[in-house]
Amino acid sequence: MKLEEPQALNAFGALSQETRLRMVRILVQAGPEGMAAGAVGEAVDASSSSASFHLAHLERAGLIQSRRESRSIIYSANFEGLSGLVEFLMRDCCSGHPEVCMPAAAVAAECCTPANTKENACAC
Amino acid sequence: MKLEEPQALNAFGALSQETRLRMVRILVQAGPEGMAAGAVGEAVDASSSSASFHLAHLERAGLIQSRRESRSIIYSANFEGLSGLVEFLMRDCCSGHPEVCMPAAAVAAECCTPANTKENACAC
DNA sequence: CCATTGTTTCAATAATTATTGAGATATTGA
DNA sequence: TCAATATCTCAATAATTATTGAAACAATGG
Repeated sequence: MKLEEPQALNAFGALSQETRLRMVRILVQAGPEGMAAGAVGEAVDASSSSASFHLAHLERAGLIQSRRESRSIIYSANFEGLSGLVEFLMRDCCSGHPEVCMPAAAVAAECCTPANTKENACAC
Repeated sequence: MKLEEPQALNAFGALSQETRLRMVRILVQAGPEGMAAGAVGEAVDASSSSASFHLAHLERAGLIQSRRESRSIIYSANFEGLSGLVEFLMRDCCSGHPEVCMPAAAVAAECCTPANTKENACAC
């Protein structure tokens, strides 16, 4: 997903807060299944109101998404949004400078270890 | 450069403000030579005081660096810091999920076009 | 040493963002 | 329909961050 500048600003703002950064990590680990709002809030030790506020913030920023499932609202990482942010940082912000891109390429290569390929369809 | 979480939070916060994001872009384009504080401020249409505030913020976040050169203070992009942030996003925040890493790998590949290799020693 | 230039620092104010607790809404099972 | 559960919304407050203009600091050339 191609990120425009205002959306990128939102995304950076969303990740600049400890509670929200932890929420993203937890949801990334949870994978596409996601987790109920309450469970995320509990995991980061936030009140229901505070959790709701931060989750809404992350959703507005396009980093997570939600769906209702019976009584619960399930949040999950938006991998398109997250990779869009990485792309923005590399391409738009850093003008594709090799100093930035090459270390990123190295990380991408590590991505394809058995541990990752096992659970995700990695086409590396 | 390996980024720790507090430093990453700072960096995200630094990039979540329009003036500062524009400053980073301008300094990335300027390359290692960098630009005087005044020139950066002018380019983003900020008062000297405001420019100084934002440049200091970016420097604290490890995204730019400064050196004095006669009367001027020259700021330049800190490519290690910037790539550290990309790595943090891919590895620490996104747990190296292929959905995030693979698009990044694609961008990294584009990085090595003649336009970039001409000016930078790109070992792709 | 003085005036000039480029930049930072400081304190006051304004603006934005986060936290809190109370109450509203939606869904389900009895 | 009612009570229970899960979550959200709202308004008040607190905390953080940004803007402004004046003054301080550093380096240079005359």
